[in-house]
Parts: sequence; C-alpha cells; structure tokens
Amino acid sequence: MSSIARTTTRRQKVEAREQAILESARQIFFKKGYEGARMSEIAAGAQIAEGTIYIYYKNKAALMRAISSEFWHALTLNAWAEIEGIDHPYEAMLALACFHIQSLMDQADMIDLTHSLRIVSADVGTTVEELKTYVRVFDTLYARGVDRGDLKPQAELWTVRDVFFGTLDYSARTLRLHGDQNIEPVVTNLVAAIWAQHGTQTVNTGLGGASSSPGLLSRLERVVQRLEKIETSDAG
Amino acid sequence: MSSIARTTTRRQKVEAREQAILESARQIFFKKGYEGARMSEIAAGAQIAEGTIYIYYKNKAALMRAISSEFWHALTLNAWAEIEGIDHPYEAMLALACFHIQSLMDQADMIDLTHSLRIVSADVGTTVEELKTYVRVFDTLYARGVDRGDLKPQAELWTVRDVFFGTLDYSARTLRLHGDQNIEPVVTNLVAAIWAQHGTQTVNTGLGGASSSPGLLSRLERVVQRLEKIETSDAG
DNA sequence: CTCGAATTATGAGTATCCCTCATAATTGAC
DNA sequence: GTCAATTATGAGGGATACTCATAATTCGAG
Repeated sequence: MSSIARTTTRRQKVEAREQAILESARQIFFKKGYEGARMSEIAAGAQIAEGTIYIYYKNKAALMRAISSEFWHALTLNAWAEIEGIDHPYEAMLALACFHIQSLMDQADMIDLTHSLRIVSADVGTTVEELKTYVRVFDTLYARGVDRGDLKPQAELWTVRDVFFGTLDYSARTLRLHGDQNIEPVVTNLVAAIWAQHGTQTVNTGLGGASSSPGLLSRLERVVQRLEKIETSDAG
Repeated sequence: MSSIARTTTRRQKVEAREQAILESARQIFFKKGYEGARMSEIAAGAQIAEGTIYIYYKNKAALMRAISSEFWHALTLNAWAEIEGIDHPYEAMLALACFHIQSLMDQADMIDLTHSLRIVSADVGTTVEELKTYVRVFDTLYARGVDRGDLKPQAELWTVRDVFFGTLDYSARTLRLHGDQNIEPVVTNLVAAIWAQHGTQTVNTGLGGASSSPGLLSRLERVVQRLEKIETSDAG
C-alpha cells in the first residue's frame, strides 16, 4: 500500500510515541520531582519498555530538558499573546508583570523543576537560550515605549529588565511562602517605580507610585508654570 | 590520665572529624555539584571510611544542608559587619547592595549549590529560616533609615526588600552570563530607585536616579514654597 | 504478496551509588 | 587493667539509570 493512503505513517507513530513519553514524564516529574521520578514509572505511563525511552532521549536529564524547553516556549507564546493588542506601554507592562508573576505562582512547581536542571546537568547553555527568548518580550515592550515617546531610551536596558524580572521572581517566592495570593501591590509598585525612573512623563499613579499623593507631579507642573510667569514678570 | 591534661579529648577529636567531613564535602560538592559528588570521594577526602560519614550526617542531603547552613550563617555575619559603622542609611544600603551582589558573583557556585537543596530535599523549612535571617539585615537597615527620618515608613516592607534582593540576584546572574564584572551601574541604579520612591528627601543622585536632572526636587520645593505664599496673598 | 533491509522495541543484565549493619577498634572513668 | 560506651570500618544490600543483544515491526522493491 502507498504511504499516502496509510492512516498512520511510521513517522507519525514515532512522533506519537515521543509525545506519549513526554506527557508521561511530565506527569511523573511533576508529581514526584526530578529525583523521585523513576524511568521505569515513566515508561509504564507511556506504555512502553524502559529501554525504549533511551531511543528517544539520551538520558533522564535530556528528557527533563525537553520538558523544560516545551514549558518555556509555551510561556513565551502566552506572554506575547498577553501584551498583544495593548497599545499603551504602561498598561502592557502591567499586563506582562501580572502574567509573569501569576505564572510563577500558578506553576511554581514546574518552574522549580525546570530550575533543577541547573543541578542535574552542568550544561546550562540550552536552558539559558530559552530564558533569553522569554525575557525578550520585555525588551520589545520597552522598545515600543521608547518609539512612542513614553519611555526614555536606555543604553543598558538589561538593568531595567533585571529589576523587572528579579523583583517579580523574588516576590513570587515571598508571596508563596506567606500563602498570600494578592499580586496587586507588587505589580503596581514595581511598574510605577520603573516608570518613575524611566518614563518621560507622569502617569496617573502619581510620582513614585503609591507612596506619593496621586497627581502630584501634574499639580507641581501647573504650579511651577504659574510661578515661572510671576518670576519672569518680577524680574522684568 | 585526666581529661584536662589530655591534648585532645574525645569530644575534640569528634569535632575535628566533623569539620574534616564538612571541609571535604564542601570541596567535592563545589567541584562536582550535588549529583556529581560521590560519598566515597568525600570520605576519601576526609580520610575516613564511607560508613563513618553516616555517624555524623544522616545522609547526603543532610550533609549538604549543613554546608548550606554554615555558608548562609557566615554570609549574614559578614553582611552585618559590612554595614556596621556606616551612619547614613543611603551609604549603608549602597554598601549592602555591593556586598550582596559581589558575594553572589564571587560565590555563585556555592549559592547555586545551596539553592539545589530545594530540589533534593522537600524539607525546605530549614534553609528558608537562614534566608530569612539573612534578609533581615536589609529590614534593620531600612528601619534605621526610618528612625533617622531619611526613609518613609513602609507598612509592606517586604515589597521593597523583594525589589532589593530580587534585582541583585537577577542582575548577578545576568552579569555572570555576560562575563561582566562591573556591578556599579546595577547597584547605583537600584539604590537610587529605592530612595526615589521611599526616601523622604532628594539625595545627591537626584530625583529618580541618574535619569532626572540633579536637584530637581529641591528646586521644585523652593519654587513651590514661594508660590504658596503668593497664592495665599492672592486669596487674602 | 513476499522478501529483506532498515528502523524501532524489548527487558534482562550491568554498573554505579547511597546507605546499613555486624564487627572491630578506641576511649576514658573507675 | 578492666570494661562499658562510644566511634570506626567496609563488605554487602537494595535500588536505579542505562546498555545491548535479540526480537519485532515497518515498508519499498521486485
């Protein structure tokens, strides 16, 4: 029979098996952790012999790496989707911050798991690339803000990016530690602080975020304009 | 012979052994990572039989935990020493930030290693306590700033603390990734940003750090005071 | 349809490693 | 010096990631 007419080709079957292994591994790793997961259990879950796994993945670490890779790829796509269609960079940054910290908290186990790769395999290089791709969402967002004239150009953008992701990562851990689920103050404060430092004009949250009275800067601006006129007339 | 005259008592000998195990383990763990380290190798390094380790430490994870514990304790002591004697909270915060990120970069391997405990042992509780003790240095520093009237009281101090440590942790990773060793811009930006948001007055770096013109806030203050007098006289 | 080469699957066996435990050595108060 | 308590030893047990010789499957060509 021709290969076209066949309902499932060899290649399709192989890919299905690969997905079955991946799915089984995901479940077992998630439930038992990297150390606790048994290759035999993963094989049983995928309904194949233990040796078959090693045809598809070199070893346990490589299997884990594949799962981590898929996870970060999906997260990146979701992040893009989240900020797509939001015109104003400030709103977009808020949305990205919410998305990131919410993802961190909802999928904390999976993220801890992907981080464990650093321990089990010295070869960090592969995972780092996916992280870089992910954080690029922020860079693009910032660049869009600069184009619109809302954000100041920043030669060392990575310092801003590190504040953004660093704070959110750390805060997610703190919140989870305290059993808190309220991400709002963290996100609001952080984005306000970034805009206080790098925004070209005041946003409605006020100077310096929640710590200042709202609209302070615009009030000041109005007052100063009046005073400058008076000073000019005084001098003249 | 009496136990006082003996040069080495039983207890001293036991403690020396314990330190030998710890030191050997530190070296091996550091060189090979947690997974890569062999208990046999650690035993050989401490010049004892493999079984002897298990008299001192329940298992491999407990040994690792002891090392982690010692490391964070020492780091905490050094952090206190670093800020001791620095009167102005702004300078102290700069010093703490420098100390923290420098430690992160110098001892990145050890820190990655201690983080790996989260994966190898579900019992996170023990390590978390030491982290809490460490970050308390920042809290004390901030409180001192509030007492002096330099920093605004902050009900949710943890959000500020998370910005501080989160940014530094993340930046250390970025810097190390790029082979960069220049911690200065990160530290300066971060501390300036925190003071822009939570400081009670302008510091010499200017409002919002390097991004605003120097002395803007004091200029504004002077101008506003003048205007307020004029507005009062207008109304009256 | 059949043959056969290439690909894929199997699972018993191997190597390795953490940890236990029966036995031995050491210590120190009396 | 004696002896009970403490500490040390390392061969062996058990568990597990991974290998490899062998078997099964796939699929195009004749």
